[in-house]
Amino acid sequence: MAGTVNKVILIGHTGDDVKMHYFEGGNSIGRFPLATNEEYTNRTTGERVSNTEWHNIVVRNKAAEICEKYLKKGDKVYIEGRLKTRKWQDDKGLDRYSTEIQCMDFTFLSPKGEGMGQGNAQQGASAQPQAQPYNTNQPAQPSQGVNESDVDDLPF
Amino acid sequence: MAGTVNKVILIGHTGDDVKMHYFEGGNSIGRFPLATNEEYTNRTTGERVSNTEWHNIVVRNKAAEICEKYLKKGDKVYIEGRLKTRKWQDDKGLDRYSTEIQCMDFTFLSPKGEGMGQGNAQQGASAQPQAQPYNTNQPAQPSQGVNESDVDDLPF
Amino acid sequence: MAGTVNKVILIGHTGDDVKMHYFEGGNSIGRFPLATNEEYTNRTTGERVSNTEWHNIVVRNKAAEICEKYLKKGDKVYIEGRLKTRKWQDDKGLDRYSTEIQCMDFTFLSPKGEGMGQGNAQQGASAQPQAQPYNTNQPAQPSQGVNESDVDDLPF
Amino acid sequence: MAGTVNKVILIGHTGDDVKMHYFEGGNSIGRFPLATNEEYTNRTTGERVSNTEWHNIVVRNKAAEICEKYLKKGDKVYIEGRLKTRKWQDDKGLDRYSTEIQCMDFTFLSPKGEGMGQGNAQQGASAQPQAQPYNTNQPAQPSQGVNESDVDDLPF
DNA sequence: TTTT
DNA sequence: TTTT
Repeated sequence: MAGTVNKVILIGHTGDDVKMHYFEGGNSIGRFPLATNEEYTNRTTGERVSNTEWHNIVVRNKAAEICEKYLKKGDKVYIEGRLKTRKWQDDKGLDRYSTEIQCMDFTFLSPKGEGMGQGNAQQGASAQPQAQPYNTNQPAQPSQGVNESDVDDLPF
Repeated sequence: MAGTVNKVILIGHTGDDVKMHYFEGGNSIGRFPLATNEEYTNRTTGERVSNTEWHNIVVRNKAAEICEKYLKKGDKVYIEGRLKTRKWQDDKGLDRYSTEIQCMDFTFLSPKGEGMGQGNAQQGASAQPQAQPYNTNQPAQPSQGVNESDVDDLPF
Repeated sequence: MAGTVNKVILIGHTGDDVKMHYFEGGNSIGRFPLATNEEYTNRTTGERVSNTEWHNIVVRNKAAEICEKYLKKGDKVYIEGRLKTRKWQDDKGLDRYSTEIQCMDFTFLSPKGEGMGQGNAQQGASAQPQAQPYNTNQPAQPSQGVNESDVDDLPF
Repeated sequence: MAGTVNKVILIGHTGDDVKMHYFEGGNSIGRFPLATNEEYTNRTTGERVSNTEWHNIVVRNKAAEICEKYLKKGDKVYIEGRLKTRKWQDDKGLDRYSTEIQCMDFTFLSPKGEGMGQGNAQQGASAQPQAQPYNTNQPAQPSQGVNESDVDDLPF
């Protein structure tokens, strides 16, 4: 019954556009890589160290569509989600693991018209895409038929 | 560069005791698995789904020693840290990836004397181990010579 | 507008039982104080300092009822919510402000049967109250008629 | 001894420049208001509701100086900190309370040269102020003599 | 008003 | 491999 918490909070830059996958039944997911950077001084050697960490972000359904529409490679975004490690088999039949962040909430942080791709006609002032918060726990349309197993059985 | 955030917040149960690794120069790390649980009702099938997610927690130096001493298999603990995916080679020379949570902060949540292992003599009243918060960003002993590369070049 | 984040994460002990308030239309809120503790050594004087911080937690509707039923004075609980400062007038007509945490998520952390009050008959095994996570963003019953203004116009 | 967590995570826009206060002994704090916005649809009335929440941010010492230097009114910033409610007496001798966020970490989110004030010569490429993360738990200069009571006895 |  |  839980009593546990699994929460990830990231602010980073997208490394690519959102790749969509559509399932039968109307569900969809979007995937994109997110980079966070870390800088510190190695206390032993005194040298400045710079690391980039890449995160696999997974978004679903309506949230995925919003991300695909407004989030472009290089954009800064706030992501809140859950850690999930998927097990899959490589072409040699060996077990492989991939850790993803299942996005539950996001907020675009890139200013409109800068770093948001060029010529995106949908970015009307009324839509304010650069500042769109999204919470995937919002009451969804029950008719949409969200099926968790769609995501868990991904062949990629 | 930065301007980014990489934060993980977990509350879960340890799946094993802390395994310590000591490096030349006095540094050390501790590792342990942490389980978080998720329960929800599949909206399509209506069935109750229960998932366990396992997280690889890595703690360093003094924090690692405190965890090894007081954290026992099955204990509940709050972990705050950063996501880091390590690349390593398996015995066939293939690239493999493992995502870890580098623990920056923790707080024991298991009540004293229950679920904290049996007969742990070190749990004196003055230590109050079950409620010990820890922040790895606290000013550490500069003489300790923390070496980041110790952790990054792990052969396991 | 948004593009903003307002998030509070607390683990603490309740200082009192949950006080419920019921509104016309079926909505309700529950309130309780939550204590977090801080200990540190004053770097100037070298003395050990211990502070208790009290937080005003506000929960709504079904979540409030669950808290009232299972959360007892002294229990440990994880709270996730939003900061909200309410303005009100004291008996002299002066503006006063009160900052609250509007709870969006919670998880009970006190073990069953310990620190959960005595003789609470409702704590059946099937309910597993001590480990009940709750997310107020879950699709609520639309018939419930949640009215935000109920909470904003509180006379207390 | 704690076993508690008191954490606030905010992304918002500053409502004013940073106001500095210097103490004897070399300590200092900076204060500034931060706005977060919330939009939702009232489920009862169906109307769109927009709320702005103001937070009192308090930063210390070196972090305060960095904020004063690079954070301008209107800038977007990520703040991580702790909730603290201060008690003070108004001019009639009545107890008043003010809740503040004691900033432990921050990251500037406004792009360089936009929304960061005009003519800030210090914003050299090497400083990269728009993306400067800061953690107040970093080992501070012990000679700095941080005195917690400075902040707790504020006359404002 | 909590907890250790 | 945890917990409820």
